[in-house]
This record gives sequence, structure tokens and C-alpha cells, in this order.
Amino acid sequence: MGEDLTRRPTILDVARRAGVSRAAVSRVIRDAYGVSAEMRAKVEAAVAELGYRPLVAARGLRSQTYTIGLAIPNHHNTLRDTFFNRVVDGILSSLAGTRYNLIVAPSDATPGSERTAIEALADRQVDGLVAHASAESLGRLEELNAYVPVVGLGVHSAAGYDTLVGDDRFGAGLAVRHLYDLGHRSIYHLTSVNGPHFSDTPHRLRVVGYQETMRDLGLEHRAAVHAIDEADQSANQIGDSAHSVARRLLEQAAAPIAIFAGNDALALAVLRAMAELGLAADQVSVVGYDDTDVAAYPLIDLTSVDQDGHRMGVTAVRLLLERIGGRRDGVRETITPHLTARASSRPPRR
Amino acid sequence: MGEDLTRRPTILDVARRAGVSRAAVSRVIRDAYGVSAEMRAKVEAAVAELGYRPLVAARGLRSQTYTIGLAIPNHHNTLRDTFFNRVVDGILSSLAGTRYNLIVAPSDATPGSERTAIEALADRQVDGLVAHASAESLGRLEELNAYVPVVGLGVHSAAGYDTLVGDDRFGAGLAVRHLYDLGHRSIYHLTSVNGPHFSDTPHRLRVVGYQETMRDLGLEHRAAVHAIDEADQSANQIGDSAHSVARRLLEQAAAPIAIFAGNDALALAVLRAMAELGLAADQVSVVGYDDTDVAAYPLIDLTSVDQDGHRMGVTAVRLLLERIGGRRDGVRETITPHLTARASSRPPRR
DNA sequence: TTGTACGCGTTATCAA
DNA sequence: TTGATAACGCGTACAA
Repeated sequence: MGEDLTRRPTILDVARRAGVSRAAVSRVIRDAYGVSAEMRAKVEAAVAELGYRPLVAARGLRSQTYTIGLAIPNHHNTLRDTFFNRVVDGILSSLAGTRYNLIVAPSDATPGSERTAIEALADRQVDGLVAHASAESLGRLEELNAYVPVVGLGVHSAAGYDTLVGDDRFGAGLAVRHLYDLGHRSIYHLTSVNGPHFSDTPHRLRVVGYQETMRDLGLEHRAAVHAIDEADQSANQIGDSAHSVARRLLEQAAAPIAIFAGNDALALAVLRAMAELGLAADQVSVVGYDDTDVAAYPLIDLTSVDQDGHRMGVTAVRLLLERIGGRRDGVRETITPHLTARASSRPPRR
Repeated sequence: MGEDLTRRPTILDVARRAGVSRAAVSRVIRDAYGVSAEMRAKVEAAVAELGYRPLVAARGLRSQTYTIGLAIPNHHNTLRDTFFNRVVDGILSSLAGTRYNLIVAPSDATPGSERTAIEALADRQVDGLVAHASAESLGRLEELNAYVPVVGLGVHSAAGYDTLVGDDRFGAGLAVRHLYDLGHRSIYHLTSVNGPHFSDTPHRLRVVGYQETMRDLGLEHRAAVHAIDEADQSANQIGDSAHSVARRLLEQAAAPIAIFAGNDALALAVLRAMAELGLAADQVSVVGYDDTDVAAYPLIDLTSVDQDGHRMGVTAVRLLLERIGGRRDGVRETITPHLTARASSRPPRR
């Protein structure tokens, strides 16, 4: 046995072992046309004995890598939402049974980290790229789209590549109408202003949806948006900042009121302030956004709007496979959110 | 401008543009020895104009890929813990400023998914592989370690590769002693039996640590382990199962008691049962494990043992770089956990 | 049905 | 200091 264990076996090792040519091995591996049963048996035996696996890099140099790349943030917030985990779930379930693998490039809050993650995937020749991009990376995604199909998650602006967004205006409407249907008329909105790029962001669109729906319900004169500025705050302080804003709001407004929060973290800050002030759900009703795992936990029981990350993952894969299959033009898909009602929203006490 | 926008620029495109050889461009890119200032300027200009980036696959065929691979589960539990997010944080922070990129291969609960993730990274020639492996993959990691440095996360069994574990026995001791120091003597343990491989798993080691510490404290006759069998349960039912076990425990035991839960999800089930029965922390004190984000949320305020995922990530990178730098033998590193005391643990009411 | 030969983009070696 | 050329592992025309 002249096996060299310090080196990964190559297609040539397999060919020698099986006593055939490299081309023959290649054909068996890819189960291409023109392989006799005898040849197949010999080669497969050699492959198994050596534990041979083709190198994606070498393969990718001539054809595809059969890889889908996903670039997402991995920020550590006080309450981490599970949205991207669900997206990953969706992608994995769609990819199961195909030849494609998923690799994820996570980014942190460091400047340039998001760009690094995106380039890392492009440099590794993914056959399709799904990216959650902030404003700085949108242009680069456009360029990359010339070489590889791109799906932009949460990209609301126009783009030459496929985009996939949750319908935040609609979702905000769901929250407001849910509270309205319960009997609430004093419905406030709590939002988070994160950074200088506030337009076309999910939070901004939820504000718009809130205002539109209040107007449609004839409540525009009672609409009030309270904003938390996350710009110059560290992760741990965000919760505190939201908490103090929520607390002030609760102390000033006359119960019963309802609060639609721009995300679950903000909603939890409200719940905390409520607990401190001894307020119950029929005095202050709260609806969050994202439907994080925490929201479903029985002691929290927070009504929340679900963006359906799983479906986003499934849809992203479908879009990529369409583009890989030949579609040229960019498409925009919208995922309609739905509301999960829980104990935090109740009819107002009379 | 004869630029072909449908193709990624190659090193040859750059060489032609700059009027030099491919080798020269390569040297500038890798800033190797023997490049004149003039040559560097010409090449860098051409690189910038074309937006050239080297292909990792082609590079990897001759040398390294400068890639660290991380294989981790992405399971959707009712309360998702944030441990792996912190590991990613740690890896990213260690890799910042180096040439290395991180790519993650997530696995789901599908049979073979974990193996697929590990192979996907190996097939892509990562220079180092960090993997959270269940029992089925341990052998394969051993094989792969011959070709690429491997770090096994949470691998307690002996192995030829580097392993990195939290000291679960010690962590369990921290929890028990914390409750003991508060004055508790009736200290129970709630654990989760996940699957057939219960030995050498973190949960099993926490049980051992619990029993050892109870013995050291002279409380062995009062030690009692209550187990939840997750084996044939779906993700959503786990919480319910834990909840009913917790509820029975609370109804049968005479308060004040203390419960050390094998993880935060189990601890939250206890908190929920306590809320239903109207029990406070001075009647039932609870300590969890993992220090998830939820634990720190003020309305939950759960005392918990922290595995320090961030440090695990940092350490994993250090181990890999050591191996890449030449170390041959496998090493075992242990991360010492620490306890964060919160409102869920209190001195017992007298 | 099988084998030969070339090319993919890059780096390493050697010569100039 | 630079350039020509041979690898790296694999896929695929083309020839046999």
C-alpha cells in the first residue's frame, strides 16, 4: 500500500488504483454518458477505498462550484433576533436534495466587514449570492450581479439584481389594524433610527405604514411616532435608551393606550417599563415586529408581526436557481408578513 | 475600451493592461520580494481600473485559500441560544486584520446534514476547520485532520486533533455552590437527555459535576436528577415536556428549593411553571446554563452559567494558526465558565 | 466505450 | 528586477 496519508487523494490516485484513465473516473463521478457497468464498479470501489472527494476549486475552474453564498450580519444585540437563522433554515431546506451547498459569510459591526463578507463569497466563485446589504454595499452588489446571480435581502431601492423584501408597510398596517380592531384608538408608534440611512430601511417603512394606516382609520390627528436614536449608542445601551423612552411615554399618556413597536427588542423595553409601573395588557397593549423566539415564550407572550424568514430563504433559492437557469432580468419579490396575536394585546379597559 | 463586462477580470487582463507579465502582477498582488516602485504603480493602477480580485479557487490550487471554515448546527429551538453567534463573533474579531476569511457551513436536523457541512468546507480547501461535531462525525474529523488542521468544539472524547471544550463539570459546580452559598440545601438538577449519545456530552458532564459537587458539600443524599427525554420529541414539544416535568417537580417538593437546570431553555420552563404556581425566587431559586440573551432580559433576570463562546472563537483561531504555523500534535483546551448572578437566585425564605 | 490533450487562473521555479 | 513556463486538480472536446 503506497498510500500517502498526508495528501488528499486526487482523481489521478483513483485512476491508478482502478487501472483506468482520469477521464473515466471523472465521467463516473459526474455520472456522465458512456460508462460501462464494469467501469463504474471498478471506479466506485477505488473512490470508496481512497475516500476520494473532488476538490471544488479545481472543479470550479472549469465549470461550477455548486455553491450558494449567503452574506449576513452577526451582530450581538441585547436581544438577538432569529430572523437570519430562519432564512438559513429556509435555504437549507430548499437546497436539500440538490447538488448545491450553502456557505455563509457573517459580518460584524466593524467598518468594511460587510464588504469583506460579500467579496469573500464572490472570490470563492459562488454560483449564486444572497446578501443582506446596507446602503454602502448596494453598488458593489450591482457590479457583482454581472458575474453571478445576486439576491438582495431587504433591499428596497431599485436594483438590476433580484431583491427580496418583507412588506413592512403592510406589516405595520397589520399591527395597527389589529390594535384598532381590539378597540384601541390611542395607538402610538415606537421606532428606532439606526444611523444616517433612515430612508428606505425597514424601520422607516414601518413608520410610513403606521402613518398611512392611522390616516385610513381616521386617526391621523392622534398618530404619534416616538424615536430611539441608536446612532451613537453601544449595543447594551440601546435597550436602556428604549426603556427610558418607553417609560416616559407610559408616564405621560393616559391609559388605556396601545404601542406598536418597530421591533421586538423595542416592544420588550415597553413590557419592562409596564412591569415597573404595574400596567397590564388591558391598560397598555403592545405589538412588536419580527416574532422572535422570545416573543413566543409564555412569560413574555408578545403579539408580533412575523417577517417569515423561512419563506424568504426558500424564495431566495428559487430566484437564484431561476437566474442560474437562464433568466436575465432582475425581479422584485415581496414576502407578505402576518401577525401572531398573543397576550400582550388586549381590548382596552373601560 | 475592449472590456468584456460579462467576465470577471483575470490576472492576464491586468497584465495586458499594465503591459507586464502575469508573474509580475502576481508578485505585486502578494507583495512578494523584487518589485520596483514603478512596476508596483503600473500594476496597482491596472488592478484598480479593472476592479480585479484574485480567484480563491485558482490560488488555492497552488497555495492556500486563506480561509477558516466553521461547521455549526442551525437548529430552530423554541428558545434559540446565542452560543454559536458568540463563537462567530470571537472568530471574526480574531481574524480582523489578518488575510483570513471566515466561511460558515450551517447544518440542520436532517440526517447527514452535519457531515455535508463538514465535507463542504473540506472540499473547499479551508486552511483550518472548526467544527461542532456530534458523535457520528468524530471519526471523519480525525481523517480530515490529516489534511487540514481541525478544532473540535465541545468534543470531550480523545482525538488526534485539537479540541476545545467548556468545563461543564466545573460550570455545574459553580451553579451548585452559588445556590449553596445563598443558603439552599435542597438543590435539584434538571437535565435533558438528547438522543442515544448521552455520555461525554455537555449535558451528561453537567450531571456529573452536579453530583460531584453535591457530594463535596455533603449533600449527596439529597441529590436528585430529573431528566427530560428529548429523543422522540419535536422542537416545539421540548418546551412543553420540560414545563410539565418542572411543574410536577415544583408541586411535589416542599419549598424552599433550588433548581439547577442544564440549560437556559429548561430554566425558563421552570420560571414559567413558577409563575403559574405563584412562586417567587426566595421559594424556588433557579440557575440556568448558557447565559443566553433572554436570561439577561430584565423581566426574566435568570442567573446563568456562561460558556464564553466569544473566547472559544478566539481560542479556536489561535489553535488553528498555531497548527498552520507548524505544530503537529493535538492539544486540548478548556474554557472555564463563569456564573452571572441575577434575580432568579435568592436566599431561601425561612 | 475509453484515452489523450488542452484549458481554467494562479503561483513557484528557473533563466535572463 | 523581470519574464517564460511548468505545475496545481479537474472537466471536456476530440480522437481512437
